[in-house]
Amino acid sequence: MGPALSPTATPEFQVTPRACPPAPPVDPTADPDEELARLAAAMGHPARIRILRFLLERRECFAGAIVDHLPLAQSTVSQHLKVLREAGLIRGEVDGLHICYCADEERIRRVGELLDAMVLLAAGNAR
Amino acid sequence: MGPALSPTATPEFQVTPRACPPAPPVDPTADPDEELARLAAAMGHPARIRILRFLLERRECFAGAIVDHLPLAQSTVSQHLKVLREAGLIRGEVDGLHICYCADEERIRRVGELLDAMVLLAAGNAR
DNA sequence: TTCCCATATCGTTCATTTGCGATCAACGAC
DNA sequence: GTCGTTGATCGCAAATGAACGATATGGGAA
Repeated sequence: MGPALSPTATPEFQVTPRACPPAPPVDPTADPDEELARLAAAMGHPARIRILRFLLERRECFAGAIVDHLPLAQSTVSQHLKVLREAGLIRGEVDGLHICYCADEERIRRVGELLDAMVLLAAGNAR
Repeated sequence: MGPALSPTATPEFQVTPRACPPAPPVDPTADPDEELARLAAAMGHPARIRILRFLLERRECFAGAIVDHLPLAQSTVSQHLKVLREAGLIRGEVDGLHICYCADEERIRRVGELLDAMVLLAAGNAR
């Protein structure tokens, strides 16, 4: 459970001070079953899906807007953001006073790819 | 948490005594966020992904083969099967002495559809 | 400096999940 | 009938997750 998010210390995501897209680290889980399960688990809560959708609609936004958008306490939302962040599904970046989050579309699409790979590979024999 | 699976009582899935494909009930969750979260949660465990992959590879097989294929106790596998069953991702059917399970490819593909809908709908504005 | 604002994190509580062994119910064989 | 086999369910313990309020941190404003 590393040191985690802190604007000036060793943030998990603030790899570059640019806009939101600082290339995801491409988690080296190696096992596609593990990777898919991890991603699915991160998406396995309605609040987190709502956060993802919200972030996909607005291309980006700061955390406060997400909190306002959900019927949950700020600390709870923050934890959901952490789960999504650790799965690489969203990225955040310190933008002055607040933190700008955005969805990592590539990572989200990766879920679909892993799914397709599983289904198609298997259905190859009988479909 | 209803009465659940029992070959002669009120099984959850044995809707027809036919082969594996007895049309899924299409859960009426209505809210796509809830539905996606439910499906994702059901897939959010490596053992369950492995079960899905296993069932997709062999088009069908009875539960014992799944147990043999995983490093888990029979009761544990049975529970994972229950989770997958309740999410509609697999279906089982009593076949003489054992139960024949098979993956519901349509339902699995539904996950990808829900994902795509979320991403594409949102990316519509800026991609 | 002091104060406020925006977020993360801590600590706690409660619910859920995971895993297991043991048991139960149904079936086929005998 | 009794067995053996198959697979679900129960009961439990441990681990994890969800939600919250309270607190900490760090930057901007006054």
